[in-house]
Amino acid sequence: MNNLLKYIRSLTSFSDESWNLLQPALTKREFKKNEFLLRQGQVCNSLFYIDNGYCKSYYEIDGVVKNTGFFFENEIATNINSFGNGQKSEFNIVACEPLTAIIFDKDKLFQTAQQANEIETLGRNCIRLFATKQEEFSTLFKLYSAQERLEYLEAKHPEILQRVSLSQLASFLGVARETLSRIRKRRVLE
Amino acid sequence: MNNLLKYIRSLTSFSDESWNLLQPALTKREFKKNEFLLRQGQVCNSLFYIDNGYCKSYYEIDGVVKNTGFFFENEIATNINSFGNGQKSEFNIVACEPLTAIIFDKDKLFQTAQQANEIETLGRNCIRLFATKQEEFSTLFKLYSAQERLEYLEAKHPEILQRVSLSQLASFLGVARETLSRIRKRRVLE
DNA sequence: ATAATTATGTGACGTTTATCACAGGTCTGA
DNA sequence: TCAGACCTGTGATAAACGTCACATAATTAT
Repeated sequence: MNNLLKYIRSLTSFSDESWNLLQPALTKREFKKNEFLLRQGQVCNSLFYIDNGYCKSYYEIDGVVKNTGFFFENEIATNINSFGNGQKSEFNIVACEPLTAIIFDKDKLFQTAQQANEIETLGRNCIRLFATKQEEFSTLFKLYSAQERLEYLEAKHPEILQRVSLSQLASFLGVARETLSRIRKRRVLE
Repeated sequence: MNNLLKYIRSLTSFSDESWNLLQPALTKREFKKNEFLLRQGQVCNSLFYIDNGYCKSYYEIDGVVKNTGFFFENEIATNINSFGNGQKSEFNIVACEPLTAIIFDKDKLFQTAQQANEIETLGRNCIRLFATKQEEFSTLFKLYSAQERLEYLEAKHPEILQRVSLSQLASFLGVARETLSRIRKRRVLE
């Protein structure tokens, strides 16, 4: 829980009282590799703070897996649309390694947020970070070619390259794994 | 202001008292076509509620314009990263038509939000909608080809196709305008 | 009204990428 | 330890896309 408290306090001022109030909304949980945090068709009622390990979000369309996001330590994974609107999730979130998460329960979180403005502010800031990340990766596709997208990740998010396999990354970058393999080779030679 | 109040109440319960408290943070402003709401290099201290008209966000890289988003009536345009972190914006927001916006001033908004939890909740919900939209368009690129992205817009966001020219749209869809012209032609013939 | 600007369509051509096929390497669980 | 699963590399080929060039609307400004 200590990592989470640090994370929260990096986002917003947060009294010990707010922290105590928040506790009932929190559950620590371990996930095995390949275990689901969220399945397609389910409603997402949780925010998953990643304490250790990492997970990915992916769509499965006509049997083909398309990765849309990776979430590492000190990030929050969720389906923001499903969480906010109560709609069924169109994608899965699955642990890529043994994973420790602290789960925020939606209903309890909203209850406590009504009592403590600091918690409401925390929620806003978590969503803001999430939006910022989405915007960043959304922009990547509009501005850059596949090779430039790879270079961007190398410069700005090297942790992704270190921990995610080429095949998994290719799907995230929107290219075939063969193409990514060739891009990487080209770049080594240049 | 009436549209804005309706918009707010579609998001969250909002008392007349909160509405009155919010007023000092709001300014109505008209923009001419091609006038900037936000310029690259500026810090974004505003949320722009679009009352009438529409605007777009775009990067200008090596003299080439790359559109990253379109914002229509009853949406909020902003640079969420700049607004949240105080960093300089890397992109512009410009009116594509004569535009009426209601501007939320950041500092005043945060002051009133500390007094009224409903306003804090409103902020969270505005950002949530923003995040949902970003995620939606981010996913488009990972799941679909250029033609499929066009079909998606036709199905889910026809208003964009009706109001945005082909050249402008091509940039947003991440293809050359010639390619989009040919895709459209193919689709008419099929 | 008309000139200038902007938007669209289209052909030609080269580049990039996807797809299929297969080989070899690495990891993992019984 | 050994078989099965997954991962990476690479060649061949076809499809998709970008770029340049130019013609023709359509829109805008004066």
